[in-house]
Amino acid sequence: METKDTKYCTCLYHSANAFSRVMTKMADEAFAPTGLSTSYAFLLMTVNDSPGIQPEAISCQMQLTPSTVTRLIEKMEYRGLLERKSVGRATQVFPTEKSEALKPELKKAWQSLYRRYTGILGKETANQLTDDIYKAYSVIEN
Amino acid sequence: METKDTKYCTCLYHSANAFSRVMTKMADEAFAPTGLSTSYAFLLMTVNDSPGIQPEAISCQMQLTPSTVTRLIEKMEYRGLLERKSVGRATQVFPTEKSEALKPELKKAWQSLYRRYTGILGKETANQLTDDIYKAYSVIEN
DNA sequence: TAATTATATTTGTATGTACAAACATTATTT
DNA sequence: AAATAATGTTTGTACATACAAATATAATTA
Repeated sequence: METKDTKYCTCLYHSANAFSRVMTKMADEAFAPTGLSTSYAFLLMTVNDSPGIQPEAISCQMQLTPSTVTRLIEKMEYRGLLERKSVGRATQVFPTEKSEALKPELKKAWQSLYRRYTGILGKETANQLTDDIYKAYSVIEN
Repeated sequence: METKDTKYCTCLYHSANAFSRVMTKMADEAFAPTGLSTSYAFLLMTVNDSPGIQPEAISCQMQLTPSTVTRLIEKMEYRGLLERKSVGRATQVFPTEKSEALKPELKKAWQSLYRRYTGILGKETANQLTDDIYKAYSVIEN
């Protein structure tokens, strides 16, 4: 059964949220084989890519607030996938071996996510949309 | 200070989520004068528009799961803005006078939200983006 | 050098959302 | 009519995220 258009479909807030929920679901499915939900997967990829990176920088890259990043890191530390080292007021975050071992799987999952939505929307459309959305995000954020 | 592009900005999942967060923030600001956060404001508008509407239908219009809708209604009932009437296995949701009195303010807030984002993005761009996003949502959802 | 301000991080608490299971009622089949 | 399936709603529980306040350290100014 098709979803019918709602009267809210002309509201950017509404479209944006509905879309983000559906994308999150798709992403979580794509990352499921890694045993991680999407946010954690991205966190791990971020840290794997720059071992020793600080929460502040993670927060920028992932566009999440510092407190959220702390919370994400905590959980990964608990699961033995990340480690924190305190250096003065700063904190450095490192991948564990366990998490390094996950690297290829994470990459595959991310690719499968990409394939999945480009498969549905078309590569052209999907990339254009990604770009448009990100541009709008940047304009509003600044 | 400008937000720098992140390496994740080419990922639709990431763009969609970052954008939805920033739109939610904007919307919450726009609806703040009503004393409600955006979801509750939309719930109220939905019920004000069709008194006696059932959670199932609300769930369709708002594109939220039934359980989420129940949770939202509960809170509004608690705050004296909605009432539930059980009719067999169904439930009918009604606005209270208090919530009817809010109607004009809700409308104004919604308009101010629209003005705000079209003011930033341009009317043309904003409407186009809304449409594109909603289309993508529909295609994926079905 | 002491006092103040700035920066990085974490904690307390709250919110919006969802899934899966439970419950209740109505509809359909046998 | 009894058994089964379908539908609508609510509950238990969990998750991602954020804000504001607290903490800790570093940098700047007096």
